[in-house]
Amino acid sequence: MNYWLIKSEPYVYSYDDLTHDKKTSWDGVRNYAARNYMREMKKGDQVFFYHSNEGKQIVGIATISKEAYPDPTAVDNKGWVSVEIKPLKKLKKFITLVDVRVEKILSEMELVKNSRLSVQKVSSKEWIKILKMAGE
DNA sequence: GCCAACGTTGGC
DNA sequence: GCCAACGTTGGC
Repeated sequence: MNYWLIKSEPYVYSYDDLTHDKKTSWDGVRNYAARNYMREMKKGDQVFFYHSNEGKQIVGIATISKEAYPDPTAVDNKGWVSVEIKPLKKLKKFITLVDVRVEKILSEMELVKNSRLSVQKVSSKEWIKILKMAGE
């Protein structure tokens, strides 16, 4: 199983919105690195849900419920894809960007190194560490 | 194929 | 609201 992190601005689509909707199609991604990660996602993979701009923290975990399929919102043919995600659980304690920055093991995360990438890969070591920090 | 110009993201 | 970082576009 692989671990991932996706970012969303909470006033556009928050983790609570996902909880309310029960599932959502993660579409509209227009970045090749992000697209390639989305193509690698397998059903059952777990995903940290990060709120960018407002909050700047990991607030919950989602799971991949449908693997990559052509993004219905794409108007060109550059191979953009969507995945479907479902909420798994909200974290007991949210993990802020500052929390990630000060933790040595997490300092190599794309969240720190390439903050603009909206879909990121998380190593199992990083995943476990963040869960522990979140009291899970 | 290079690179300047431009647009977007996201932290501050 | 500002601006640095990054990705994309398009002229040459």
